[in-house]
Amino acid sequence: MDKMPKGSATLRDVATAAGVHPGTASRALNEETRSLVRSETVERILFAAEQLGYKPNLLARSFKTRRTNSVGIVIPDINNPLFPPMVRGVEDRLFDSGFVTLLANTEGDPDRQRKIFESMVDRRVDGLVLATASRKDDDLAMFAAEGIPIVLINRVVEDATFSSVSVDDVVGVRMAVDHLRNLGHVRIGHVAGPQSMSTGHARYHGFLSSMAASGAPADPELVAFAEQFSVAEGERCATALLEKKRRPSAIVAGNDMLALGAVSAVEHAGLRCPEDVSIVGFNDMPFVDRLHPPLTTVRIPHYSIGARAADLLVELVRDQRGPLRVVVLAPELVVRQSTLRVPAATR
Amino acid sequence: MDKMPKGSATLRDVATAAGVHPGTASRALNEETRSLVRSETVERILFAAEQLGYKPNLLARSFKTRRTNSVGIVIPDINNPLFPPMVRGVEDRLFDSGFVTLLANTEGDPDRQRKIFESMVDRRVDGLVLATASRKDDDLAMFAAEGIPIVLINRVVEDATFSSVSVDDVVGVRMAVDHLRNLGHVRIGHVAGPQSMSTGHARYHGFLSSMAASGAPADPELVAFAEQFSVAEGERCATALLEKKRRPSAIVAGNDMLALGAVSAVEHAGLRCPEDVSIVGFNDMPFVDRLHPPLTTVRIPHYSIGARAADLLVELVRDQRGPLRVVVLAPELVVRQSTLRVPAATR
DNA sequence: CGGCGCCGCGCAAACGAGTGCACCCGCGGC
DNA sequence: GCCGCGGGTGCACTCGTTTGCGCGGCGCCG
Repeated sequence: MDKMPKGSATLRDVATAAGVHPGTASRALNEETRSLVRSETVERILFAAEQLGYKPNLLARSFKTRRTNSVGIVIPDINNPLFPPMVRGVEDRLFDSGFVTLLANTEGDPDRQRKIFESMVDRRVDGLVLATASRKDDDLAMFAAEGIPIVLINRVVEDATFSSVSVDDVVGVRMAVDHLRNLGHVRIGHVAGPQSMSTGHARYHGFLSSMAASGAPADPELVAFAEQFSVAEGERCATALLEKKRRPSAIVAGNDMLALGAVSAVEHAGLRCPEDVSIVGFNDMPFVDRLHPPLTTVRIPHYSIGARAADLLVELVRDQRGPLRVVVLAPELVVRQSTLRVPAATR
Repeated sequence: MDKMPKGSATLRDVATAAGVHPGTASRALNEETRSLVRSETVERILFAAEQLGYKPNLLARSFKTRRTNSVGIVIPDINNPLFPPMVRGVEDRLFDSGFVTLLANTEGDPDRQRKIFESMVDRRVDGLVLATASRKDDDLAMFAAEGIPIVLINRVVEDATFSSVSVDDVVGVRMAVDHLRNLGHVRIGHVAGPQSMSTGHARYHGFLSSMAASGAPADPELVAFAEQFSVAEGERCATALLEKKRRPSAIVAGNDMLALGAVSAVEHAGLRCPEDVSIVGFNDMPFVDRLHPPLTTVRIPHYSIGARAADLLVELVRDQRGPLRVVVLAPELVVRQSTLRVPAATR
């Protein structure tokens, strides 16, 4: 009875099989328009569809409806352990909502980012999750112009003109410096992340204000600026700090990558972490608890960030023109073994 | 002069602007058919296209040509540090070839995997890169049936019925056991990965044969089988091994995750790695060099695996019915600090 | 000088689904 | 008994691009 479906059954096929017009079949198969068709015929059509193993051609549908049920997620580099959990969060949620996820890495290259953006809009993604925003990002205007829903994660833009989900960077670093203060540290250094990104910027200023608020203000000598969030840059900056005449007894790093570079730096300087210098990171990337030494750091809810972002995004694509929403999640200090009370002798 | 493009200029628009028929414009714009139209008119059309900022509607094109220039990459879990570099490899190459990458995580759940597969074929991806194959995987038949090009990475299926790129698991473990032998170890245990996967299977048998070939065959007491490649399972299996009356002085783990679990196990047993028991992993995941202790492991070229897979795949989608190709890359032992010569006393 | 071939291009038919509009029929109200 | 109304379907067009086909014109060769 079954006839061999070449390719697969088309809407017209089920229509003729059910003895109705393709238009009617379309309505019957589509949830929202199903009420327009007599329930009896609906059943006949559904049966025929089932029988023929009808699968709607998503390309044709997307072409007609201009909705692809796909969203892009663009990040700097999936190799950065910070991102996999976030990606996972958005992918999980999005898939459950019937969306498919296009992944792209910018590698921090503006040209490549632009090409990625173009590729995404050309493919008519329904929305985007971006983890690559600069504090001022002109390319984002492209999407605004196209009317494509966006939600930023982790980093945000300066003028809150897009929905976003991130964590409170300044309370995060405050927790870090307070922790260090409580351990008796006074000369606290900072290897700051790139100031072109909101994370690097906010954490730097958070460091400054926390220091000022907790006794002795920061020594300008003791902050170095990394060009990027990499361990190489972290090492470079940290060695610079350690070479000062009066080196810091503790360093708060702009993120975990920089922190890793910092511990390398103290080792290469013939010192030990944490005995000689304490280090605290930011992000609590996977596996930093197993590093040597296990890293004290401020934890951010990676997965939740992704998941919340996905939720916001589906909301945005469903009822277009939704309000712009910015959610800020709370960080949490997790103390491990890279920080130590400063010995009474050296105090 | 410019007229405001609502949405964007269509092919018809540039055709009328250039005073030609849409069909002609199509040919002129398309690289391969361009030779069919007089170069003079080509130029006119190109100019008009440029002028109007014409961007072809990829949805319409895909709908017509049945090619989406998209490929799916499905992996167990992007959180496993093994995969980001591979994903990166395929994404890089694919993007350069004009493809976009759909990412999906199966989480090892067959139901979810099936849904992902369906989603992918429904979206008419041009090809797939799969890192989730079981040794016998029936779901893969779905793609074979649909005629969708596939290349397997890392894991392969038993009957080499798909193109794949992987590493030589048995020479990998042989390097591991030879290394251990050279350090004087004789009681060498193995926490084996899941036997349903080619990696777990091949490494286990590689362990057996290498042991036999290098002196004393493996003691069946000293191998435990993990249900999955996780640190929890690694810890469970390793503690089981350590509880034997005559515990092993070294353990080769099915992969780095299991190895991490194993070092936890020796620590929880009140022993030390590597002083009391040496451990060697497999994969050389990112950051295992910074772990405590830095892990001796056999390195596989993650990025290259992804990149080669991508190359194979574009080759497959370009000239359909290409030959099935299986490439096997060479592993490499990297010795760090989780392995140590067994002290003469205990030898 | 006539016919054949080829080049360049227009024409129109797809691809598969969604959707405004019109039509038909049955029923209820006046 | 007639008119109106509305639920249920059919009809045809649309989305934007690709592509087979055919036609007109020009050049070349016989």
